Amino acid sequence: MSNIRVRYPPSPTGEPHLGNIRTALFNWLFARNNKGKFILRVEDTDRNRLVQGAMESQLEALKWLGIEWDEGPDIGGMYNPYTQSERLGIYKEISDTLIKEGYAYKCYCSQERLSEMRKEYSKTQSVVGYDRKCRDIDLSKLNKADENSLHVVRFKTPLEGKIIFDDLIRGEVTFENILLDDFVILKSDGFPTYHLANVVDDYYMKITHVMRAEEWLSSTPKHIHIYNSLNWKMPKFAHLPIILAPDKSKLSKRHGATSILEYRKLGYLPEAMVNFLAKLGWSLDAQTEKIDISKLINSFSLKKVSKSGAIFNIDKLNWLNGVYIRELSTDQLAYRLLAYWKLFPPFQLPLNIDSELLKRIVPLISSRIKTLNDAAPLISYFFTNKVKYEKEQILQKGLTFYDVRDILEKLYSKIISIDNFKSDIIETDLRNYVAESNYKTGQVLGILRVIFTGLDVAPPLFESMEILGKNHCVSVISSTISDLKAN
RNA sequence: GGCGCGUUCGUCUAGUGGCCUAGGACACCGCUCUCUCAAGGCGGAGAUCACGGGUUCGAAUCCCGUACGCGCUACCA
Repeated sequence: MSNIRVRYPPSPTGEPHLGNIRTALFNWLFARNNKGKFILRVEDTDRNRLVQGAMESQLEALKWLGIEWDEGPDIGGMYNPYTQSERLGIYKEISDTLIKEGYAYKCYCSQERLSEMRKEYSKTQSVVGYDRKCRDIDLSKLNKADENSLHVVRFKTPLEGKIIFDDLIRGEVTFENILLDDFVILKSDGFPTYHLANVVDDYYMKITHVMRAEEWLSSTPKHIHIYNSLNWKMPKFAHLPIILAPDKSKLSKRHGATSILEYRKLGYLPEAMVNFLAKLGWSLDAQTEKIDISKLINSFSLKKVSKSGAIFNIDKLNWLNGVYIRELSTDQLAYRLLAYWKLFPPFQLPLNIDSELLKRIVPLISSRIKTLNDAAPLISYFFTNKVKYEKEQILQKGLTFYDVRDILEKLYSKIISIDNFKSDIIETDLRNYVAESNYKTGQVLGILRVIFTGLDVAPPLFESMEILGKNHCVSVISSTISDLKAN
């Protein structure tokens, strides 16, 4: 057991975004690879954006993927509590210390003044930060009431010098202090901002590596200033590349599904999802595409994380998911489908599917589906007595309705005489018929495909017939003949 | 606008000075298999390594500049 400790701090402000979950995955893989700890922390300091049930979704997403945490809000740990809104006292205390030591100050400027100031600045200046009006207020000249009137606490950023730090992925990064704002660390409602809270918690929770999305790179010097002013040892930083939409902008709702839970609903396998996400911004070597979780854990390394953003390629996900589906055994796939349908019942199928019947069907579709969601429309014909299709669908190329009737009538007696209704026997008999007739294989089998399945593109015919059973096949043929006669 | 980060086939990537006339995968195209569709097998097309300068006997790989993209610039995270 090493003392490496990393964390994933979701905000309960919405659905678990693909990018965030990828960050969680990398942290988790890093922890497991190093025999360290993976900590879950709730960053609920923005009271305006809280969403009911959001945290449950976040936890569910991690559980679905098999990313389990060692310490967290629900299971506790050595550094309780793991929810920031329950740690307000700690932030207040640190904030007070910072003020007392001269590293921070109370700011009484109104929101209105701030936005007015920004508007003016943006016209004339390149730096659009706070103008530091309250930075040098002499608190001893204020009476107690005035001192405690509505205010925020701002960090007193040094006016000169620079911050240089070593990012584990990007190398040395430099920021000039003068370009940094006197940022807010404690809001007027008493809640900390991310900048304060994440530093304080990471310190107290003994986090050794902060791995987060690239968008945090620019605020890292702020965090470093807080560490320095408190004389705290800093964690190491690693800023991960961002997941992009096909148009290279940040992946958002208008590009389709962004919540990982939507992908569960779309029928993706968790292990395929993990594999895919891991390969988005990280690679093992020149040729490995499919990597299972244990291999992922054993081989994960920050050195192999790429620097540039990666576009989310749904085609590749579909392919990978297909690979994982094909590698499942019949029993496993049947079980997965049943579990999936229980969660998201498909309209094409009855509520209670017989698992033994399903196990006979699964081999016919496993190589034909990319997602679990693809299965239902492909096999609904096994669960209905009368299949629906357009009359023209049975008209195979080069045939008239008269031909179709002729074929079906001959097939009727052929099929009714098959005693052992097994696919290979059915196949032999039907092929014999085709060979004796003037029709083509595709024409004859095409007709049967449509009347049995209602589909132009369907699972294999002979195997389907065997499962449907002789009685069913015979009755469908005879009723089709009647229909043809009636018209 | 300022600051920061990035830039290898359409996409994900391999690549850390000579093995690169740049490898793999998805997607695409062709052939094969074949009862449809997949899956599988075989093959193809596709990147002058963003651009321009250096350094070097030699650069996708090192340095500088430019362009473009993205991020940050909130009492959001």
